[in-house]
Amino acid sequence: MSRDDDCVLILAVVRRIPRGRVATYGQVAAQAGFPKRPRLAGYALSHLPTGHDLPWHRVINAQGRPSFDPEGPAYRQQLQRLADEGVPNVDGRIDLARYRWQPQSSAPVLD
DNA sequence: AGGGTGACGGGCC
DNA sequence: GGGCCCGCCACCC
Repeated sequence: MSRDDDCVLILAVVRRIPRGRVATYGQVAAQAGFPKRPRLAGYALSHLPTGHDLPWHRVINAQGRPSFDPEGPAYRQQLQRLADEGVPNVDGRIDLARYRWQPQSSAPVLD
């Protein structure tokens, strides 16, 4: 019950992040059923097969930044992709309070 | 078997 | 705000 199985669950959550929104690693992991294990989300995303169609760029860290070397290309590419779909950043930081994905199914309101 | 390494995060100072 | 430390745990020597 590890590795591939867990990754599938993580990636399934990433796939649901809508355009124009972002989610943190911790958020994705928790939603996939792995609270307190943000690194699992990081692991899953770091081993994506080439040619995948997952919106990997919509996953950022809890500080609201891409978890890449700010000097490297991946960092800028992620920001670029987000900007292209309407998620702005100020100096590489995204306003999580405003753009965080809030799945409606996380806390069903019943009465 | 043991130590190091992450696309992390929270707590502290 | 920023930096450090530590918990976390799958993986890879």
